[in-house]
Amino acid sequence: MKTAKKRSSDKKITLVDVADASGVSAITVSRVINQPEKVSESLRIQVQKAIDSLGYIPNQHASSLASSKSKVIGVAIPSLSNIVFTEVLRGIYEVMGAAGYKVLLVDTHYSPLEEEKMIRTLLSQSPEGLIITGGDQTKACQNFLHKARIPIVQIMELLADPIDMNVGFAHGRAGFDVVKHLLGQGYERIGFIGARMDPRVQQRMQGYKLALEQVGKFDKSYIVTTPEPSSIGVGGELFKSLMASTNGVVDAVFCVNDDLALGALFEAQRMNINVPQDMAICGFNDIEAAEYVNPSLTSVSVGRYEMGVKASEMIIRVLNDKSVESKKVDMGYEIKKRASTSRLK
Amino acid sequence: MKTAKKRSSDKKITLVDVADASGVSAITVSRVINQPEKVSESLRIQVQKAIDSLGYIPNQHASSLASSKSKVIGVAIPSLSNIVFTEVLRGIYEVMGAAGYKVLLVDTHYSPLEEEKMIRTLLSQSPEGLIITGGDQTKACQNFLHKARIPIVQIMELLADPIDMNVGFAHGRAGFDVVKHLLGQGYERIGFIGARMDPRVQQRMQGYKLALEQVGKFDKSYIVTTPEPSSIGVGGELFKSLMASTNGVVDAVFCVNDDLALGALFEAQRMNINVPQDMAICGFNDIEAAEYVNPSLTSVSVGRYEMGVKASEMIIRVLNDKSVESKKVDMGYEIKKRASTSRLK
DNA sequence: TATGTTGATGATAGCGCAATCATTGCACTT
DNA sequence: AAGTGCAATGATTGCGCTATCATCAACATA
Repeated sequence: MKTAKKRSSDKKITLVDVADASGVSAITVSRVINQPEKVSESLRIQVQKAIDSLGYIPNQHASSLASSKSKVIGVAIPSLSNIVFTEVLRGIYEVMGAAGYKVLLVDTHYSPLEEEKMIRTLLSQSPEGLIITGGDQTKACQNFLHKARIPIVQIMELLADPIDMNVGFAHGRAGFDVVKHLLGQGYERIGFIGARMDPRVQQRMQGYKLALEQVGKFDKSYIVTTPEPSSIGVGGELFKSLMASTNGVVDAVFCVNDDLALGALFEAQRMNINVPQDMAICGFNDIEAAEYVNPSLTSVSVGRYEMGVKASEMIIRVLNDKSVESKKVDMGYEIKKRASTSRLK
Repeated sequence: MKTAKKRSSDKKITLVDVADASGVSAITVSRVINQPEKVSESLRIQVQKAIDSLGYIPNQHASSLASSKSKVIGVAIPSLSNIVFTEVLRGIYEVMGAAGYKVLLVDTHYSPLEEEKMIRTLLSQSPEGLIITGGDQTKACQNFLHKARIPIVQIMELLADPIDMNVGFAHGRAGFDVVKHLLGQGYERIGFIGARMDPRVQQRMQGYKLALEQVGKFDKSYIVTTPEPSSIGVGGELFKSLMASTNGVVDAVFCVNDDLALGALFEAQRMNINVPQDMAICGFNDIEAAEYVNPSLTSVSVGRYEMGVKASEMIIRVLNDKSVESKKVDMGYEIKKRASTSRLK
């Protein structure tokens, strides 16, 4: 049983329909869309008119299959709700969007196994490039990433042995420097508050530990962590439990991110602990609130947006057969010294 | 010039390769992947072994082209950096991921024209469903959305005439209720601080205006807005300029979101204005900081995550030929009354 | 005139997969 | 014994597009 073709507005419009409507061959329509400079102006206008009036939208799957170019970049991040990653994402979308790439984004929930599954999904879309987080991939995952033969950037941390390219900064060193700063301000018993405890948080903690060990002031009972995700609420809880378990001797806290730090700060205020006189609080990431809260919060500023931009640009350069200066880029960081850790002066 | 096929590890593995390797036909391999229950166990295992050892990853484009099923859901949001949308996204990813759908996300930068372009991009991926923000689409865009013949949910606000389905809440009414609450607490001269001024913010402002007009207390000089994006910093600035332009007579401020409200609150503290005694501050969205900041911040709580979940579930129901109870869902909201607006007590 | 050279257009084939229909073998019924 | 039904597997075809090569006109060069 055939239905009339005319006016059947529910039929999907294809290249051939446009070609028929404008009296040219299909390939010419394809050219009008993909390489308009190869078609004479008169024809181009004529075809474009047909495209518009039919409301033709190309089928990207057919195009990708035929050309093996997907114009898709796969991105895997561990968490959507973490502001750190959404800012990196902004950078990625900015650059990739401008370069005509779509971004296929997956959330790995901080699990290498989930990540493997998700990266499989990404690869099944034949992406032209990949941006993934960290270096904690499963063996199997590394395997098919190596096989993929597309540019890959691992972001967030500096890796000893990246799969392909790498953009990040040294979390361990940052943790180390934070402690140095606190010691320099005259704080003596420096606690540590951490949540989620992903690899990058662990590195910060190692830096913290190292710095304190060097001056003989490391005390593991000053460390309070939880595998739960970070939040302001959790920060408050951890701060309370640090105070309780140490009988309040701690006079500074390095919080592994700003949510925790804000939670600790607000909780300290409620406990009538004077920040920074009796307690220093330092965060990490330098979110906007750090600058404006009272007292303003010392934090480690890292170029999240810039990291997304950099990673994207590297991929695009490779895709355009341009060389990248270096396969490994250290974005650095900066400790923003603010009121919450300045007892001097 | 032909290269040997053997061991050429750079050749992409296809269904046929797997079929050859496991001694079955291509279609059987396809079944092992897509409808394993239709293949006998022995064959299934045999084929799976070949899949694993070859590291076969299906080509989604070919699959989509042949089956006209993409397993892709398109999502368009106005901003990646706004926590409001990332929480909605979380809900979407949660549900869509579990149901085996990929999410293709685009950022429209609050521009209907950009949105039109982006939705075009989405449609070229033949998504099976679409989640888009608000009702401000261009005529052309509405046109091809109607033509698309896939389930579409417009989220965030309640629309008079949705394209297909709609999940949101009444921003105007929420603004109205906020003012009622402030009046009930004895505040008299209520200011308004807004940024970005997208359609939903405008609706909140209309509610604010209506409530004040009803009691004869509307004064348009109490309104300070900017087209800039919201941020804590901008909130502080707007608060300062409201105070300056009204000579400090305002005794309450309705901030159109929590970033602005926090900025206003921190700025008030710096100006030594006592919140809530001399100044009430109310935000919108109820982000986590609202509950923990000192004084805690009154805000309008809306189920962002739930909205993402709901929209996703509706699409999935339609895709599974189940009916949805209603094409239009009001998620409601709740004013969280906290210290920043409670002078009484 | 013969010989390129260039630019614009078209015909054909095939990308990798799944829909569709066909085939086979086997258990069960009458 | 013949027929019926069903589960498991395969052969063929085409999804919508682009790569590739072919064609043809227009013009330049010697």
